[in-house]
Amino acid sequence: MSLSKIAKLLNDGQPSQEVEVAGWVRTKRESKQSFAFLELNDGSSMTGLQVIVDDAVPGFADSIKAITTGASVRVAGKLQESPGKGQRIELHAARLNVLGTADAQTYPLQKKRHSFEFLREIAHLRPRTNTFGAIARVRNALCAAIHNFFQSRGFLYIHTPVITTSDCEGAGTMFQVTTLDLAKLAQLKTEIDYGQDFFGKQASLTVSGQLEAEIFACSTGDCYTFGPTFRAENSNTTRHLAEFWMVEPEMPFYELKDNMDLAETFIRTILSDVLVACPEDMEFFNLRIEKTILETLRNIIDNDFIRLPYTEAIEILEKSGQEFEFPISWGVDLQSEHERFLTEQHFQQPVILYDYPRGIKPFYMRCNDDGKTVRAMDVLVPRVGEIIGGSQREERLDVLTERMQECGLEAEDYWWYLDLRRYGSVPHSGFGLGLERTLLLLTGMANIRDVIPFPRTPKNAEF
RNA sequence: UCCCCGAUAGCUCAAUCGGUAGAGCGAGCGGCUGUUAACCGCUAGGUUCAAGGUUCGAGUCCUUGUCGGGGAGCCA
Repeated sequence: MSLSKIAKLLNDGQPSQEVEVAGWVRTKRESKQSFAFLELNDGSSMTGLQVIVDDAVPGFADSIKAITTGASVRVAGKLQESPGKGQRIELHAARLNVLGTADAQTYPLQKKRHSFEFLREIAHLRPRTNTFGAIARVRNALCAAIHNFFQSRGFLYIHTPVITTSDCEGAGTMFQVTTLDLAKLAQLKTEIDYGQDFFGKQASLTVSGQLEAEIFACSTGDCYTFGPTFRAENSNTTRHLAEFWMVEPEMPFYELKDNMDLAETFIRTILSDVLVACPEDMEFFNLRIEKTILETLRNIIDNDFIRLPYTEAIEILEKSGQEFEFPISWGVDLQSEHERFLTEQHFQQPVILYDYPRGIKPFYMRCNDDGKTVRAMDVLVPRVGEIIGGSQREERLDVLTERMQECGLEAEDYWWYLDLRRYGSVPHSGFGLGLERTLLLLTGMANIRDVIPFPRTPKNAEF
């Protein structure tokens, strides 16, 4: 007999049905009248299956004694309607095998509340909790929704390299990749010769797949990358990771407005898909993590985003009468207090800011005719802040090289990127969505370290 | 990296002016029970983050370090 998933049995299991399940015991409620209740969870759903074991089961006494919170068991038996409250059906065991015990004296996950900080220290066990099981399922559903969104629109999934030798957009400090003997080099105290390194030049982990995605946008058409991204910034916040996952679509013939339209449809679609795919987990987040999360998501899904040029945002902030720690004026980048004011107080919904001053944005963004702004756009959402950053790309060779000089970049380092403008250049656009930030938005979780299975942050790469 | 706060039982926290280290949860044992955050009783459980200093005496005060949390910057 093959194993059934508990999620499926809870959903459509019928009384008298013979089934076999396996999983981990969450709680045992023992009766001295020769039977016990087990709550069994196999990770397929939030709710576990109630298992009734009585002394007709071979080895009953020994098994029940061996079972504690965290033990793994395999149970065969018959489903029955449950006379108790709280569940439709339950499993009456005929056979029970204890696969692995969990010493209650040392097993850290006992049946009590644990802080997220504590659970972070036992990242190898935390997926066995309600919250982290739900996060794993929601994260999976979100990834599926993302692929589905692009696949259903004919976008190609492009695998851009994780190791790169181009300093991309200068978007933050990069992790160096090397096979050079660092201990030896430290002793020699000479200039490092990267010609001797594995790739014959300095290499790093990617900070963005955008430049490579542009290659495919300008050949095979609409495409997206979706993979891990690395930033060696010493960021210690609830919204930054050294290793995070980013979705980066890139579309030829899209101008800024098309880009914003896609970004907005994209966010609303994937949020909506996850609500449909994970109703039980989302209910849990709404109940236990953030009381307004479902309402907030509904509001985002059902209403158009606000679209606001940077210049108008500055005017709103200047007229707001708010006391800001960082004074606002045209030309400075918005601080998070400003973003929060716009999304959480003034508009109380997602805001797409666009047409930013060229001085605060990278070289590849298309210059507007006013000579002052570029066709950049950021999607800001309540509670999380910036969730998407994107732009129309500069497709004019002369303007692009000029901008690179302005930003202090060497044209020869980007020869292949410039070739895209030299041969058959087209207007094109794209954006990057932070997967973990989207999960913060979706789940109401407060710390980004809790929505990725194994967080990488300064001083932390255990597991 | 900067600012603020913290580190005491397995977990979450208390400990008054510097004077014998406490509770809840969890765990163990017993009882009770178609239970479900089970319930009732009892018991065990401590190098107070580390190193140094002040003091008759330090969980408590001082210095340095490590780690954690919140905020800021960098950004997705």
